Amino acid sequence: MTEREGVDAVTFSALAKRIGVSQAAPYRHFKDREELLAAVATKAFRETGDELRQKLRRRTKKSPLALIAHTYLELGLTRKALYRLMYASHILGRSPATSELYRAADEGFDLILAAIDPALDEMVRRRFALKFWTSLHGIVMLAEEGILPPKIHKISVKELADELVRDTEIAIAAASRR
Amino acid sequence: MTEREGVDAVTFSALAKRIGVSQAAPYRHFKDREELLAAVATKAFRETGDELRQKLRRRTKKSPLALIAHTYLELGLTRKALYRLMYASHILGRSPATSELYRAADEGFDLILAAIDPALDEMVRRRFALKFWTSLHGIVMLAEEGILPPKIHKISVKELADELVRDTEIAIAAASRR
DNA sequence: CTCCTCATGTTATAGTCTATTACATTTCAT
DNA sequence: ATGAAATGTAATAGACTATAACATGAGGAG
Repeated sequence: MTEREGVDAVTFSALAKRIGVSQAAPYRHFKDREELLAAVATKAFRETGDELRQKLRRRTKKSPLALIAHTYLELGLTRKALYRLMYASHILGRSPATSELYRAADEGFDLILAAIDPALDEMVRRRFALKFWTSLHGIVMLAEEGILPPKIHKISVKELADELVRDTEIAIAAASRR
Repeated sequence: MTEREGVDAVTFSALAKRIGVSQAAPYRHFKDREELLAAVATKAFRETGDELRQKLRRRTKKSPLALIAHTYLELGLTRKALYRLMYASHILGRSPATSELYRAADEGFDLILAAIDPALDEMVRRRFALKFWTSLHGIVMLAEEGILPPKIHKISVKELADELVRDTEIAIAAASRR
C-alpha cells in the first residue's frame, strides 16, 4: 500500500522522515502540498538553468540550441518525475508560491531566446524560441512516456531532437539573411 | 480538505458515489487506481479518435492536419486534466491494463499518419507524423500550463498550432515533389 | 428443478496521507 | 534579559486506497 513513486512520492511524511523531523514540521515552511511541489519544481528550473549557463559559458563545439536540447532531453529521460513536475503547473493553482515557479521557468525560456540571433526582430525571436521550446517539450514528453514504442522504432528520440535543432537553426539563419 | 481537482478527483470514492454504490464496489471492475486511470485515458483516446474520424469523413475546407491539430488543441484547453491524463503514462506502470491504452494512443497516431501523402516512403511518413505529433503535444501542454504568460503575449496558441500545420504541410509537399 | 459457481455488492478495517490545533522550545533583536 | 517570531512536537480529524469476510442473485450443468 505504501511505496509511492514519482510525484506522489513527494509527501510531507517522506520529507519529514528524510530530514528527521516530525510529519507536521514541514508545514511551517510550506503552506500545503501545492507549495511544496512548486518549490521542488522551482528549484529544478533554477538548477537546470545554472547547469545550462555553465555549459554555455565554456563554449564547446555544440551549438547553444543543441546544448539546451540535450540538457532538457537528458533531464526528461533520467529524472522523469521531476521533469514532469516542472511542467505540471496544472496541479498547482495560481498562488503566490507558483509565481516563483513561473519566474524560474521564464529564465529557462530566456536562455533559448539568448541563443537566437539578437539582430532579428524581437517578436520573431520569441516566436522561434517558443516553437523550439514547445517542440522540444513535446519530444521529451513523448519520449519519456514511451507511447508508440513499435512505431517510433528506428527513429531515436535523440535523433528527433537533433533534427529539431538543425531545422530551427536553418530557419533562423534564413530569417537572418533577409 | 476535500474537493480534489484534476486527475486527483478520479478516485474510487468519487466514482462509487456517482454510480451510487459503496466505495469498495468499483474494485470489482478495476484492480487498482492505476487501472481506473488507464481506463479513463483509453476511453478518451478512443472517443477523440472517433470524433476525429467523423470530422475527417465529412471533408470540410480544413485540411486533415489542421483538423487534427484543432481537435487536440481544443481537447487540451477545455479538458485539461483529461488531456494530461491521456499522456500521463508515467503514473501508470507497464501493466496489461495499460497495453490497451497504448493501442488506443496508437490509433491516434495512425490518424496523423493517414493524413500524410501515402506515396512517400514509410519511414519518412512516420517521421513527419512523429514530428507533428510531438510538436502539437508540446504546444498543447505549454498552452494549457500557461507558463510564460507575459512572454507569449501576442503569439496565440492557435496561431502557433496553425503555423505548425502549415510548416508541416509545406515540408510534406516538398518531400513529395522529389 | 436444484445446486454450484461466478459476478457483483456490502460492511468493516488497516494503513497512508493532508492539514489543523494546542502546546513547547529555541533564537534573536532590542 | 525578555518578549516576539520561528520552529518543532504530539494528537487528531478527515479523505483515500486496498483488502478481507461475508451476502446475494443469475445462469449453466446435471
